[in-house]
Amino acid sequence: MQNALDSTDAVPPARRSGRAVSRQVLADHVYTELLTSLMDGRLAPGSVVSIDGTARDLDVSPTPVREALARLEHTGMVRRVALKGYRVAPVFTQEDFAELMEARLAIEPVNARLACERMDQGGLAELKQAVEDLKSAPRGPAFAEFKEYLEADERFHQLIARQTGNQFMEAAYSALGGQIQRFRLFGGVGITDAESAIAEHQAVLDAFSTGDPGKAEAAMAAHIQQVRSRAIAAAPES
Amino acid sequence: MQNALDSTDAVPPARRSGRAVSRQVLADHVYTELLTSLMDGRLAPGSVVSIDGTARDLDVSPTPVREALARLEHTGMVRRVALKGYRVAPVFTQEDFAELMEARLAIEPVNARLACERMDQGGLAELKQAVEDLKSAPRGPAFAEFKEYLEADERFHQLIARQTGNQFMEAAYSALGGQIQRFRLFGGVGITDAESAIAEHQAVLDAFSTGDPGKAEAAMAAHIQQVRSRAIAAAPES
DNA sequence: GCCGAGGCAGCCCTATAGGATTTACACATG
DNA sequence: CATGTGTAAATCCTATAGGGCTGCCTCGGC
Repeated sequence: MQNALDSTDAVPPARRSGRAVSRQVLADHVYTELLTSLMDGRLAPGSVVSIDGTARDLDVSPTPVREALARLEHTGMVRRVALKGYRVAPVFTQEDFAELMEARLAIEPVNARLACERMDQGGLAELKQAVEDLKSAPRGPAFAEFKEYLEADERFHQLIARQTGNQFMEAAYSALGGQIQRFRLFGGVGITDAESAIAEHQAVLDAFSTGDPGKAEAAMAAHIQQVRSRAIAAAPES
Repeated sequence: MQNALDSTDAVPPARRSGRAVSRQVLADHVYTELLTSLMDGRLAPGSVVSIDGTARDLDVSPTPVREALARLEHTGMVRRVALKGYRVAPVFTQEDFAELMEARLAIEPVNARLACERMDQGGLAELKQAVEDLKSAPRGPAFAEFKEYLEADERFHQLIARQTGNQFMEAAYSALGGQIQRFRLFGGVGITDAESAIAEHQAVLDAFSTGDPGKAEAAMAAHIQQVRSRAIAAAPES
């Protein structure tokens, strides 16, 4: 059931008549379309992603869809079974969550330290903006009401990864980032912890402002550990 | 120039007559074929990987090749320019090397600690075997003579990543592993440091044998730092 | 001898067709 | 009523065709 993809009037001008205005290939468009659908929650975990089906929904041929799904598989967002097709990765178990947090604890504090060492004024301003967006974002119960909140949260961590100036650390975080976002959506706990989370992000930002890499590393580690504690405390079932 | 792919009598039986014996799809076969070609050095950095060309060489249609390359792109082994095609990622610069080592120092010692905590007897035996293979592998000047050496080296680190029991840490290392292997091949320094490297691997193994996670972590960190030092010392040009 | 235009081959990209396989459902039988 | 079987639809997988673009080579003109 992923018919919600806006297939009816997104790209139709041109393309039929030979040349699309977009300089990017169709597979890229399909990729981002599928990615946002995954992040939005329109594609629930465990549901199948039919190649022909999405091709029809997006009004393209199966070939670009196949290429986009091949890339998505490598991110862990979808799983493929040979001759059976693709399906969205299953829901997070408690073990998965524990492993994810362990990995975040290994990577993100290091990112914070490196980023703090090399951060420039522009980067700091972007980080500050992300925290401001986090504070001002609406936090209602419906998805549309906390979408911006999640987006700002993700952007904050992603900015730090980018500011490391290390392409491999950034890639390592990106591989996790999608899973983190997926957990934020389907982890069970909503955003009941906004107050604490905002305070922790502010603390990380303050640590960056001091320019002390050690403080930044410690603040990030504390943040992640507290996220873990809260999620475990609010665990819906065993 | 990747005609060295053994296209002439690798898969030809069956397939033309409907059903291949291999239960895996053609794209998987193309993927592993390209991967080994990249690791072997048959595909030099910077060279183009034509979709139609490899399709002809492997005697398949371009569609599976396209799917395999899409996956490969996400590993950083090949780069894609829209409407221009794929080419093998360029050679390592000194900056790339520094970043790679920084990332390894962030990830692999943690892997060693986690693996040491959870390692069982079977895992330890596999690790021991890898070190033995490293010692007994031939170390001649030609590629075929130190292929096994590189393979054992890579296997050692990969085993530790797997023994963490953490799918995300394993994925994070895998993303790096390919680049590490690529560097071993094209980094400029051959395997002139085999004596020291073997001793360090043995030290890591000994640390694992004691069962002390802290020692394992320290031994791994020391190993990577020394690899970095040796590579910098033997840097061919600025 | 030098330079620019035209043609040609190769490539990427997407669409479409067809074979093979799995799955679901209806139906008959013990 | 339960179970096995056969058919049909859906799906995946691969191959082939054609459009559009880029780069190179050749050839004619200056």
